[in-house]
Amino acid sequence: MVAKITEITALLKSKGLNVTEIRRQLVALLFTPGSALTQKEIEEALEEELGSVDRVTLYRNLRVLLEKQVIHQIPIDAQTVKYKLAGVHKKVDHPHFHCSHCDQLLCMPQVKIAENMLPGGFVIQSSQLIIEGVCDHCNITQ
Amino acid sequence: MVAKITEITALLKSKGLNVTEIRRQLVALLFTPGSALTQKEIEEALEEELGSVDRVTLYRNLRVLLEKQVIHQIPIDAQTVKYKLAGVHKKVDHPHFHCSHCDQLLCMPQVKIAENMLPGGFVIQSSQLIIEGVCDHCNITQ
DNA sequence: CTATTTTTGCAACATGGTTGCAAAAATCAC
DNA sequence: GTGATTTTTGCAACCATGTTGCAAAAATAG
Ligand SMILES: [Mn+2]
Ligand SMILES: [Mn+2]
Ligand SMILES: [Zn+2]
Ligand SMILES: [Zn+2]
Repeated sequence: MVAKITEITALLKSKGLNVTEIRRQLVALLFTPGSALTQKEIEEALEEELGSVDRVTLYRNLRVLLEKQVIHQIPIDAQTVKYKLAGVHKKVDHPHFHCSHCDQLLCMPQVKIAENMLPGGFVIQSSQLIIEGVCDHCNITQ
Repeated sequence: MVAKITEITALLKSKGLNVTEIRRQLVALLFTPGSALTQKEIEEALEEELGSVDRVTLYRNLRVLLEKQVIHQIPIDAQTVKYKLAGVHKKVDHPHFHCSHCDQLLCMPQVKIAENMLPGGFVIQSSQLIIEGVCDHCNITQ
């Protein structure tokens, strides 16, 4: 975990963001591949690290990290939005796989939708695909 | 619009739901193919029809209609959920096309995702795909 | 029409989004 | 480093929406 501090600081600075404790911790939380958290989960995790977190400060930091595209927002279902560190993907929007067993959220840029099945006259601008299922790791262990 | 009353009443009764004014109006609102509304849009539309709508009553009716699967909920993006009359689709979850020009939301059960591109070991349970773009009608008229 | 069941409307409380503002922290210029 | 400047934080406050309980009103069954 210690080694990541440099990486996180570099990431923040590369986006022109000042480095503050909450930003460091927030990004650190999401740094693990597959990690994606709801705002409440973030809040609870930060409480443990920092004692207490002001929800407005968290809210504003989530927004600034979204703007700078350090993180992205993924609507898992109608009542759940998860935040995830934005990887270096070619396309802004790409499919995600959500494991219903371990709650990991993985980027699946390789999964394509069959756009050719769209009726004539329809033009696609972007798309958003969430695949719900069981990940490879959970399939083995469980 | 008049002809629909019988249809709507029948739909509600077929689900074992009593027919009340707000339910009739609510379903009527969503009856047009392609129509999908946010809770606020529903509230505003019902205000016009009924003068005023109690938000708790609307909330509870949305829930009961969801439970009975008369309507379904579609997360368009991280901050928008739309309600749409549940059509008679084979699969519970199927892709939807959202027109960014006219705001119509169309069911696209024929669009498939290339599940074979999932890495080995991953098992799919369900999926949720929103395609954002311009619909055939808007492409011609615009 | 009357009795029973369901639904509505309203008060009340919870949670999350959002803004303004002054204090605190971070960064910049010497 | 010190002090000035800019950014960020913490807090109060307000609003929208989710959620429940409860009595009045409406719908349904007989
Ligand atoms: Mn991703
Ligand atoms: Mn549909
Ligand atoms: Zn898993
Ligand atoms: Zn359109």
